[in-house]
Amino acid sequence: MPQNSYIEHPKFHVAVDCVIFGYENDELKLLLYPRRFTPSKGDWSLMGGFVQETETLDDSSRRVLLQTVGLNNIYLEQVRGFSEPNRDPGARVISMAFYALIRIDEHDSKLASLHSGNWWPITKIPELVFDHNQMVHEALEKLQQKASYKLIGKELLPEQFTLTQLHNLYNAIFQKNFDAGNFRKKIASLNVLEKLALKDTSTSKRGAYYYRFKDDADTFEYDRIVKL
Amino acid sequence: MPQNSYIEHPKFHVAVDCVIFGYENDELKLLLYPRRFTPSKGDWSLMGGFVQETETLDDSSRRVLLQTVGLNNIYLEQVRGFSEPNRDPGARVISMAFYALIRIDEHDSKLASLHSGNWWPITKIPELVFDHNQMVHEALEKLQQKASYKLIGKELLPEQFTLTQLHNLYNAIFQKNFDAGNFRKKIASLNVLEKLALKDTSTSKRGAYYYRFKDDADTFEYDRIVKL
DNA sequence: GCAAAAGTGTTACCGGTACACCCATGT
DNA sequence: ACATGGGTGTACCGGTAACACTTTTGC
Repeated sequence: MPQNSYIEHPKFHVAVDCVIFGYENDELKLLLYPRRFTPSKGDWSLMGGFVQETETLDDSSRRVLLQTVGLNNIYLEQVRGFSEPNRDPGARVISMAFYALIRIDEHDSKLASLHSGNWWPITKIPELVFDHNQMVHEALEKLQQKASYKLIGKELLPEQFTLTQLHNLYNAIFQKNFDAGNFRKKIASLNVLEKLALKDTSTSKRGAYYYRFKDDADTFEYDRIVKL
Repeated sequence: MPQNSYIEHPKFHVAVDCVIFGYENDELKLLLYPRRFTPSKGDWSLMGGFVQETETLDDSSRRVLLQTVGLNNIYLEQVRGFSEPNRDPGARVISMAFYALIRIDEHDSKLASLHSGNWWPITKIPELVFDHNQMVHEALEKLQQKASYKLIGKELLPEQFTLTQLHNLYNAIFQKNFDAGNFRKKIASLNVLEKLALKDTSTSKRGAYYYRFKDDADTFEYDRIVKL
């Protein structure tokens, strides 16, 4: 807030950078793009964009996501503001890092490949432009934090999914191997999933029941799902 | 991150606003100031300032704190970026909210009162300017989050303190009443405090042992101190 | 029948909670 | 002696970690 009148203070380019998480083949993945402009043109980077006059930071992030993966109503969370004066050698840009959770199968892959977007397993993220590796690191920490006291998956898994899929998702997020039996008991105790009559027979002969998140799942308060 | 060259994108005033926490008389308090400029001149607000060309957001926050409470090396944490286009009716300002933890007895109270600063109990925060009440709300949530899995107090309590003081601090932060016996056992199990030979006899006849944080206290990984 | 994934049960242990109780000392 | 805050002990309960076990079905 102002120390004195507004006029005499410097102004900055403000940007958003999006750490876009998806889940596919039992792996947590990130959508990355080759940077389209100098400096560092061609190097891998997060998708981002400059904030416009009429936008909030969230708006800006949503616009960027709509333009790059063709989705609306995306789950978004601020990670942190990055503001080293020389973080972007091209110009002084203050950037807010966000993370987004999307369903890979729902995104517009044509749009993504149009910008040469590529999904990278979280375990094999390449060297990124500027401070983007740091952004990814902190985004993952935030995601783990979130997933440890709130059941996530609604935004990453398909509408219907098996408990094994959910279990694998948690394993992927934490790079651990939670005990399958204990995990499913914990989930059951939360009372936020609805068991469906359908079975998924694609991965096992016996078949696994599909579940879905109850409609009021986001209103639930949990204690702790897994230890960090 | 650029979508295309930097030049054609708008620039913004960027500010920081500081939620300054202190602890005094068994109460968690906030340092607030009457706003010095229109709009809303005279109304209570957080202390803040505009980011300068050579500063990071953290730098800026530290400068503001040095100027207002005369302290260096303050514990700081980003809360969130606030960016509603009309949040400040005077001009478009994107602001990063921070929270800071300081020892009330160490701050430069003359400097603070020079700007008419006043310490307000967290339970009695007045109506604040713009979105500052929201900032305070989210800062307190972050502080609670932090305090629930990390032992805080080092930045808020004097160098030496009794377990009762620490207990009261936690009660103040969470507005709860943790069981005294269980609380002190939990603290002991963390193994981050050092018991001193000295006793504080100011509040009880028997006297209470002073403790201090071990030098390597910040390197410890904890599980959970208290439930949220 | 066997392999493989899904799902259930059993048990031992650890940690939190509630609460009773003892301690030290100034008045 | 007693009130007051400081500090310890204990008994119960519930969660959870580890792991054995059963079920179902395709091959």
